Amino acid sequence: MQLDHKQVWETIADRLREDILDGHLPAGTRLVEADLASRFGVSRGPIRDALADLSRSGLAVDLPRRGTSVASLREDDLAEVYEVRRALEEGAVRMAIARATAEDLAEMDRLLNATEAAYHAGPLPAAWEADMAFHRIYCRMAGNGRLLALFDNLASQTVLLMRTALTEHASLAWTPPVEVHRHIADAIRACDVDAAVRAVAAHYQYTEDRLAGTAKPE
Amino acid sequence: MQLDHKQVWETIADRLREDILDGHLPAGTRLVEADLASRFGVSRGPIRDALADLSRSGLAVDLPRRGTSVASLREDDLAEVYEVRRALEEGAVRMAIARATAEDLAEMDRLLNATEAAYHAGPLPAAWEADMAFHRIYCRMAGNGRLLALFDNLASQTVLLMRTALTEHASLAWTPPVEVHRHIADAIRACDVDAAVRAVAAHYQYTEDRLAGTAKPE
DNA sequence: TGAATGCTAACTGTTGACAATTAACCGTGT
DNA sequence: ACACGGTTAATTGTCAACAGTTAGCATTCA
Repeated sequence: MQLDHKQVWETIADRLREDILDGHLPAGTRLVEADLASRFGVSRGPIRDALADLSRSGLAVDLPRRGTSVASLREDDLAEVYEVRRALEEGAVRMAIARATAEDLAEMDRLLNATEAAYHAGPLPAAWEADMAFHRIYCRMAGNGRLLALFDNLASQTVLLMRTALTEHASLAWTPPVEVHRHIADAIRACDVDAAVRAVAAHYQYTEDRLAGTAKPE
Repeated sequence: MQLDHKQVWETIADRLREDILDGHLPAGTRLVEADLASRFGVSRGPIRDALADLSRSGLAVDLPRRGTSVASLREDDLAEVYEVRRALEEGAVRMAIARATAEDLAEMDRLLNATEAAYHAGPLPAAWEADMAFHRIYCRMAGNGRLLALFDNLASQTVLLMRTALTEHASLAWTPPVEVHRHIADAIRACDVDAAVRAVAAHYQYTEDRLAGTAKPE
């Protein structure tokens, strides 16, 4: 059965990814191959491929002989993800400054405004999406495909983590100060590498502090 | 057939990875599922899983309906890998300084000496292995599993790239100056974050220059 | 002679079935 | 009442076969 022209398992993986990030499949949900096979009207083969892809993306965990479930990540996972993202994005802004075009900068400004508007309007999950789009733009501007792919993986994990954490301790329902994003954008626009790196570091320093603050009174 | 206790596809993936990095399977070699299945005495299922893993690691490319082959990466791929490694390792040294134990530092010194000895003795592929082990130690010291996994991927790709590039233009058969590694180790030992970051940056700046220099007269 | 077209072989994508293992449940004994 | 052993159900790992597609080759026509 051809759901599309792309690979069947790819279509299924996209659907599942969407369901996970939407919160439709909560963390810990078991992903039973046979069930998914009948749900999507295909055999278990493509399902296995899709689940393997999700596991590699960090959105699912695959215990041998015990099946795969939606990843249920904890505070230390979130800390790990943020640490890697900080390192990656500090490099990304450096590269972005060297390679950005005028169209890139315009797109960045658009996404910056969209992010601020989304945080102002709520609800949170939608704001996160805009937030990620802003972070993504300068990773794309870096002109490095591998870096962008890694960012996308980490961004997915971030959204999943935030969502599951939000349902457990509502104290994570905070909105970052709008300045941090604007500082990054300003520095990139000014081609000031040091300031851009500092802005990214400050962003993650703030996030880390906030995370440490909410993790304690759990 | 149980080759080991771990998953069958995992064993096969390890074997193939080894063969690729050893140069036993040169870049561009087609990895035909049926052939590998008969070679390893298993069915095509586990082979598919192993090949998917290699593709995910960047050691193979998988064109839909056209099969998978050993990745044949070019200079721009090497540049991409180095850019991401620089970003990752700049973060890694920062984290490593904050978390290193005495045993870690001793191990780092041991690997530093081993690397210098290996470059002094040649041959190159063996030296690369020692080189990677040195870079790996401070990524491990960073205490971030995700970062370490990403480094391992990039390190594999680096070795594959160097090896294939070496067979094509022998001008890549250069050995980095020993100081760059020692500068990194010294800065980490001194808990000097700025110096460590600068040392990593200098290392990759040198590599990049050397790469640009050899790529031109191709 | 050159290009286009139809055939053929090889390979992957997908499927359904079988084997192996895990986890849960029930019963028994102490 | 609790711990332990055996049995069963559920689920994954593996396999062999079928179907569909791609690439290469020969053939044909201009």
